Amino acid sequence: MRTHYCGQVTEKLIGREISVCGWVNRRRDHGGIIFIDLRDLGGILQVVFDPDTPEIFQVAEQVRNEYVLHVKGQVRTRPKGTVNADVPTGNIEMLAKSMKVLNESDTPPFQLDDEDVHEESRLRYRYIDLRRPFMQKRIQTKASVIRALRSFLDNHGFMDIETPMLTKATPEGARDYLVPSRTQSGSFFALPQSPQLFKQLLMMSGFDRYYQIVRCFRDEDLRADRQPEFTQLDIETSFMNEADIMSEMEDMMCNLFDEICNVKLERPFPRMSYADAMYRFGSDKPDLRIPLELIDITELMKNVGFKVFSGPANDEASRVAVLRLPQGSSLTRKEIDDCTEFVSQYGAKGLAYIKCNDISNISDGLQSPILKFLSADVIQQIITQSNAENGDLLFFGADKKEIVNAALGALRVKSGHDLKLLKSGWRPLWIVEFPMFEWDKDTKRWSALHHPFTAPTCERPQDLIDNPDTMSSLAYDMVLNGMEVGGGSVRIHKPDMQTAVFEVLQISKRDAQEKFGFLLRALRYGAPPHGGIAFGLDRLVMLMTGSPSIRDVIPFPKTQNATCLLTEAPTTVDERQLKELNIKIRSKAHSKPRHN
RNA sequence: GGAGUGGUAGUUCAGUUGGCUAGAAUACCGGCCUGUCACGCCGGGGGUCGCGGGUUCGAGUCCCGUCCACUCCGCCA
Repeated sequence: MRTHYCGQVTEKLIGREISVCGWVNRRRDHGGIIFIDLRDLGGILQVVFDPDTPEIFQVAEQVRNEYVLHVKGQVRTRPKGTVNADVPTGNIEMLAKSMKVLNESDTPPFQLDDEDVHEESRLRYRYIDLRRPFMQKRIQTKASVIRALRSFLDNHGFMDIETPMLTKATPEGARDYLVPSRTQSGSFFALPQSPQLFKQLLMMSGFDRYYQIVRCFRDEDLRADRQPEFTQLDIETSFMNEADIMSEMEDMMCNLFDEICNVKLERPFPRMSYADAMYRFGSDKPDLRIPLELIDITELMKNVGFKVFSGPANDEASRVAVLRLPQGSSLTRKEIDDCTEFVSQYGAKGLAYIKCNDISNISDGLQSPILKFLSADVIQQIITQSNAENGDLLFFGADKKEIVNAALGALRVKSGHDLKLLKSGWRPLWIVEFPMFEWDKDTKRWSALHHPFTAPTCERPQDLIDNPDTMSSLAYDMVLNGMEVGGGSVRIHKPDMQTAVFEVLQISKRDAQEKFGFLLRALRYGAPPHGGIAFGLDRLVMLMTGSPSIRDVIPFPKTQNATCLLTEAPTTVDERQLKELNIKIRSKAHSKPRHN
């Protein structure tokens, strides 16, 4: 006899005396019998109380929603003739012999089987939200994912090594979460944005295969897939080139998906250059499940009289592209207007379109406000190049490349979903050949596309300094179903190259020494060639569980304002604490946080 | 910093061009019922319509401000 049961409720239990702890799902009293569904781990067990046993019955009668119970009794099948054949559930039940109410409960703030509860209630009462089976499952899956990843990496010679949480503020990258130092008055630690430099130092220390499942912090604005603190699977290796690393990581991902989702990912994952991805999909994280591509018609538009197209077509920094929506001509005027508004948030000034009713008849078979600006020959070319068929809709983007890519790239994803064109399944790929730098218009400087420790494809530091605009890096991103799940690179392992990168980034020698002196020094002591990658674990689990938001795979997440509704953090602190830290707060900022 | 959506019983929502004594479902409380499984039937309690101002004879509804949540842009090396 088991004294305590917390496993799956199955037929194997029939005839056994068991003891169960759990929450009551709902009271169902019916005359002298009281029915209770115990939401036990792994299943629902219906408990029946025998009215002939008055003392249990009395306790059972007091039971209300969400009481915590401890019940002992015998598992049995329901007596014959009482099971409604139309109802598939509940063919196992437990006859309670004794019952103890472990704790009473207030009426819960929302019903646990309600699917559409406002996020606000869910976050404020997170401990109750987490009781719900679908949330239990997501958290459980996360644990399984971590277990599988650890097991793979342990078996492949990787070592789990910790790195500090209190570390040095970095001048570039995301905003830091700062922690004041008490002993060094006026100085601050930063919480790590990633253990990047420490894992590189570990390579120099001779731990040639490192991993860590580690919390990272970035004080930037939130999104559905972005939290200020998140968990990263951080990996670094020595003596492996980018192909080796990508191959090993593919191996790990295949293993993971096989184990957790019972899915065999196709290997090798396709590789696509950054330039290619932007050109064909307008995005560096294309969702390959969507069978739509941007068609570039920049060349075709160079000599047309229509300035809206010919202008960008003759500008190096611009492009003209078409997005073809199969059977999209059924879109109403309003739906097209909605699309125009949609792309406007990416900076597109308009969204030209052609409805292809009958492509064999250029003069009458097409419908568009821009036809009058284009010659029949050009229109025919557009139809041909975009492979348009009758019933299709063509959307046009003509602007700076960033705008066309962002607008049509996003429209591609939106339309793919709206028109239900998504193919099911998992479509991983690698994006490679990233540019080393991008030009920051605001600061009028080069900035690192990946990070300043990424190795360029050139050998000589001078080549980097001479060609920052065309230099590409040894960086790679793993993209899965339109989401960047991981990114990494081969790192710089020579001090002169690292110094050259700082030079391009216009980080002065003094600043470089002050901020990264420890790295530059370490690189002088025989740093091995090394490289690695980091995966956003929460995002990965979000994908694997089909969760609509990263919050759903983080037990206690922050709101969009980066606060915690449950604990009401952050809060002000005692004057005494501030004094110890030698910190003065301006009175305006010191006001209490507001709550409704 | 910017754009959008939402905020009305515990919860999810409805509430017309301003006429409301603010409804429904569910939850909750009481009663009835010995096989329910979204049990059923009868009855009951429950609202500062996010908050503050304004317009109006009259505001859940219109206007201004503000707070909160969510989505997106910027940002996230």
